[in-house]
Amino acid sequence: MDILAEKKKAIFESTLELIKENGFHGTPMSMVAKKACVACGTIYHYFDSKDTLIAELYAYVKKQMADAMFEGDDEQKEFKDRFYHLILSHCRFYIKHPNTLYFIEQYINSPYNNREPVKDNEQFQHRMWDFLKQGIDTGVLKPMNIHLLGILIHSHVVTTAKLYFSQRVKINEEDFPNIVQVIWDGVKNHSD
Amino acid sequence: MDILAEKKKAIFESTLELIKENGFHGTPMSMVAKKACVACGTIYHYFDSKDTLIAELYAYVKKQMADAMFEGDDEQKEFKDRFYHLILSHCRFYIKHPNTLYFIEQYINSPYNNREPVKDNEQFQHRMWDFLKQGIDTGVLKPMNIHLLGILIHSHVVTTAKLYFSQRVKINEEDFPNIVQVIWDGVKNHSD
Amino acid sequence: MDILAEKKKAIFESTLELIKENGFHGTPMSMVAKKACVACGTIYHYFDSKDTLIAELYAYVKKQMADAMFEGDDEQKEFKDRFYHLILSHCRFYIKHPNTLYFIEQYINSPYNNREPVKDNEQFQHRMWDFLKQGIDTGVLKPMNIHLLGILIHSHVVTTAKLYFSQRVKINEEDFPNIVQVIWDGVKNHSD
Amino acid sequence: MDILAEKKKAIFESTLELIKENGFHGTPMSMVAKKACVACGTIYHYFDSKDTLIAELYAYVKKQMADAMFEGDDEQKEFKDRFYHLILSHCRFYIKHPNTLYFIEQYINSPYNNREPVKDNEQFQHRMWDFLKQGIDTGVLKPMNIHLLGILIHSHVVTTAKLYFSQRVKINEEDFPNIVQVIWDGVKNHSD
DNA sequence: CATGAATGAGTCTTCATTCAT
DNA sequence: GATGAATGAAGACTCATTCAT
Repeated sequence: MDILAEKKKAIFESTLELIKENGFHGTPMSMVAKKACVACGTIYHYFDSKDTLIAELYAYVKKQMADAMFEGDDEQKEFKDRFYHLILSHCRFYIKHPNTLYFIEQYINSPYNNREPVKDNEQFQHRMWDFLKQGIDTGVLKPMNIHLLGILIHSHVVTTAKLYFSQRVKINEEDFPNIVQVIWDGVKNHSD
Repeated sequence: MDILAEKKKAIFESTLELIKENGFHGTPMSMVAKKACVACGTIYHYFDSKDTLIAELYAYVKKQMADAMFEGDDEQKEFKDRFYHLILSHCRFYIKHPNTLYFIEQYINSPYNNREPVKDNEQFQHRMWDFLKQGIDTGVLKPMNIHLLGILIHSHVVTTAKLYFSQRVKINEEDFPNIVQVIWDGVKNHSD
Repeated sequence: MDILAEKKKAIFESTLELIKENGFHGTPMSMVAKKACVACGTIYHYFDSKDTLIAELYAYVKKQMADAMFEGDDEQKEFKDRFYHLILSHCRFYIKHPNTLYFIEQYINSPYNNREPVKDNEQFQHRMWDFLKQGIDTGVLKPMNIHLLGILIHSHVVTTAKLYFSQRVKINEEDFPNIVQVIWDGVKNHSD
Repeated sequence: MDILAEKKKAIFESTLELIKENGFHGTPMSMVAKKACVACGTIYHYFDSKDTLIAELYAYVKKQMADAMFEGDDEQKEFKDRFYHLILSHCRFYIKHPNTLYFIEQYINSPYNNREPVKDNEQFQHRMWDFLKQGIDTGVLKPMNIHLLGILIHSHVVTTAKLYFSQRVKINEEDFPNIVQVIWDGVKNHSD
């Protein structure tokens, strides 16, 4: 799980970058091999097929994302602060890893998505759901289906990150809190 | 602009459905031809290439969407009512046209997007921007960049529509107003 | 044989020019049609197929060439003078009609050549052969097979004309007599 | 440079034969692959495209020709003898390799010629030019542009070889010296 | 384990030809 | 006669995958 892992990682990273650049079918295995400095056949020692490679890559980046997101989360803090922290961490992760951002977006919207349901690393999701549930239970968040809530929030984050890289609307990191406020105002419970 | 248009439309609709099903590269021209009941070569009378076909298809559905969204908009009504109407119309359009929904999402997140910049039908966007600007100017909406605002709202709509078709979170049309409320609460001006 | 002929001629000339430019298979019928300002199907009123068109075109230019070559030939003159005149006329014809030159060369060296043996306008050849035979009989030319002689001479002419248009060896019309002298010295009877 | 070269050679030879038979566009890559006993895609490991294959094939046969032509050339011998030897060697080469003869003729007269100017093996030409220059300098040949001279001579050779294979004029190897005499008499200096 | 040459099914695209108007 | 939209077989080329070394 060392030298092997290194080679696997090289394949992952190469794939990630190439797919961002050229899309799934603009990225032949031979190109991945070249960029990762391995032989074509070597890839097939680690992955059964291109589909598998991509599915595993999805799980790989998903885990990285989860790790980054909850880093620095302090359960002692107030809910709103934790919310802002989590959202901003998430945004910043995407901004630091645009390859991941674009790969995930392509993946989710492609037929790959429902093909080989590599068990999604649910841990990330569960932790998020727990957090949201707590917000609802304590009356801070609107009482809603937490899955729905989670997805709406995530979509907000992704949109923000994509905007950051877009040409048309120029935003920078200082604008993030304002943008987070939109989703916070959206989900928080106004009944008080 | 009749029989011709019909053939072109048949090609469009076939492509739309097939791409939703199989993605861009899971949809060979021969398959489009078959479904549209034309010969392979016929497609090339109407479109220079597969890329062109897809780019024009994007413009085609974009226009349909714009038309549907603003139908029934009544400028006399209160801003909030108009807002709800527009968002709900938009959601319902996607729900009536899932092929369009998935095609657009795939298109936007694919390298096609920045390839042949078929002049986006900006009219749709401009009308939306005018509407949002009015909301800001009258103090109903948060003072923000209208482009940013527009995209956040649209992303919310798309997420909602996708959720409608997803297996994991089961929502139906009755839930829509609650979901719209999230975005409304998010963008409205709370300073009052 | 008038309006029709005009259309036929337009097709001929268009084909000639396009083939010079792009070669046989770089010249689709649709392109010929466009250049000749007729519909695609119209060509098929005049010619059974592309092969036929090309074969007939070959006969067409061959005849033009024969006409040009013997124009101004004076049977009263000395043999050598007539020889020079014929050869130079031939060279000049090719120089005035480069499309014809390149078309013929392509045709002769292509599989079209032995496909549909449109009866070559032998008249041209016969007249040449008679001329050469007379030269041999009177002892002015080397005693050789006249077909062989004719082809060697023609090849000399074609090479000269092609050289005229080539970039590498720059010759002009003043050089022609010297070049003709080479072939004349080659075929004339030295026994005297 | 062994097994690889063999496969490349097989592709070359197959292409050569098929093109002679069917011409450039009568020879699909699939046919070449079949005859060379390789897969379609294999050809693309060795050549970027059909154009490249043909251009490289041209260089390949050109080199073979040059090698054959100067074999047995003896600089000690008299100029005229060397001239006859070279010309006859050249003729015999074409007669031994009709595929090459017809391929070259087709190539030169096709639009391929000026497409990818694979550096012509100039060595062959230079050696010929040196030889001709020597003939002019020593007063044996007519004082002419050596490029022009070279091309006229080559054209004579090609015409002879083509005649050998033609149906209409039946010549055989015994006739060659007489035919060579025509070009020799044409280019030699008569001033003496 | 690693290599990368070889495979060949499958893709986009072209174009000679037809035929309803 | 003239048109040009429609046809579909065929071609160049790609690329996921295999396997002998």
